[in-house]
Amino acid sequence: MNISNQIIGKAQDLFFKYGLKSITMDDLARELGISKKTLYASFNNKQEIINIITVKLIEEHEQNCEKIEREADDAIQEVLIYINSLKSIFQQFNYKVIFEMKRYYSESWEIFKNYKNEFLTKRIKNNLNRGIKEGLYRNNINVEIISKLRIEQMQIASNATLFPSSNFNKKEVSRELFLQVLYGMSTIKGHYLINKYLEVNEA
Amino acid sequence: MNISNQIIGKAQDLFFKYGLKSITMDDLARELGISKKTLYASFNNKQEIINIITVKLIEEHEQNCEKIEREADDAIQEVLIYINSLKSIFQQFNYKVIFEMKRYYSESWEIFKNYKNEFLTKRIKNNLNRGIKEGLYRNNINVEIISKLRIEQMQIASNATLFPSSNFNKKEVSRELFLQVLYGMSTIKGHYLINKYLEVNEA
DNA sequence: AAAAAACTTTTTTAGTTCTTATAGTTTTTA
DNA sequence: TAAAAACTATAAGAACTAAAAAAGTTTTTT
Repeated sequence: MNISNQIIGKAQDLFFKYGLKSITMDDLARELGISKKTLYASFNNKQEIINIITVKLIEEHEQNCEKIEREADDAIQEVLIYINSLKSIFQQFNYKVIFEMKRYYSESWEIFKNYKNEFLTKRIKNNLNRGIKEGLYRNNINVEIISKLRIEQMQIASNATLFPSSNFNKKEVSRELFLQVLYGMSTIKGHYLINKYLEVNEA
Repeated sequence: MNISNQIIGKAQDLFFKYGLKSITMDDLARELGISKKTLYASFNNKQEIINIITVKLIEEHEQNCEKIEREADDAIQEVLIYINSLKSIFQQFNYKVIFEMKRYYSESWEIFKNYKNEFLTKRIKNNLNRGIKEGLYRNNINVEIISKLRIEQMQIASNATLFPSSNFNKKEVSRELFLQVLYGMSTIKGHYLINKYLEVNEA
């Protein structure tokens, strides 16, 4: 593995664990056992490293979504598989990282925001329209509103004010919210299908 | 009508229309056609006025909720009636007012936050448990998580970044989100009932 | 050739002062 | 007697400064 990839990998680990600001370029070099000189031979600056990680995660997420879309039998299964694959960027991009990115690394934030607004929204709308066509989602839902809700919902689980990690398990909250939104979009036919997939038996 | 009530009424109008900071005590006196001396004869300070309005709205909202709870035949009808009565505090307490309250009038903010955390949460949990008991809400929902979602959902509609008033009608967004969450909590039996109340016909 | 260390520059933060707006009080006027 | 006007005190915000930290560069050492 080449040096650039090693740096990116280690940086990603550290940034997610401790935040973007807390990890200095000195820290990063020390952790890698290399000098700052070598670090700066590969990358022009810290912002560039953060940009690259952002793009890398987005691309991974994008490919993951496309794969799931292709393999799922229907819109509901698509969402259910996605929930289970949830080591997603939204899990990793926790509130602290998002906050610091917004404030100090606006280039990366723009990349991320752009992704959310364009690709992700497109992906979600795709799923909504697929579900409506399949008769699994209510045909009277307002796609513009519900797609925004779905994007928002993904981040609510990471909101530590609302769901402090002392009282809530993030993975569980995330799953609960996903299912709640999924049921909310569904027709009765869709509702039956979710129950079948989840092996839930309503009295 | 006595002078104090007149002042509170006018203040409420102006604060909701223009924000808490924008309306000065001079503005308020001028609008009322009274002097500041008279104004300060009734109230000690601006904070007090804002506190009183906050408490007043909360009490009105509280009574409204209790009335609906009593009159509704079931948990779902309770929510549907509530949606229709939605000239609620959450509609009026828009983001700007909330923001200013948090920042400049922390006393009122504490009152409001306290209300949200205690009374409103209790009310929502009541409805959740009622619905579960009636077999209308899924019995596998996590009440702690979903009650927080319901409180959050009420404010999302007022989020101008997410739903700019240029593109979205606040009342419509609010209604859409409420219904989405209601469907999401419901069992198939509940789902049928919502459709009956709303006269929706799923193909 | 690359790590380590030393260095310079830039950015961030914390603390200070200055200004302005307005809350709240007092005086004047009708 | 209460409105209008004039006044004072206060608190938020802007602008500035100093200190600290960290980014980024260069030099020294192994």
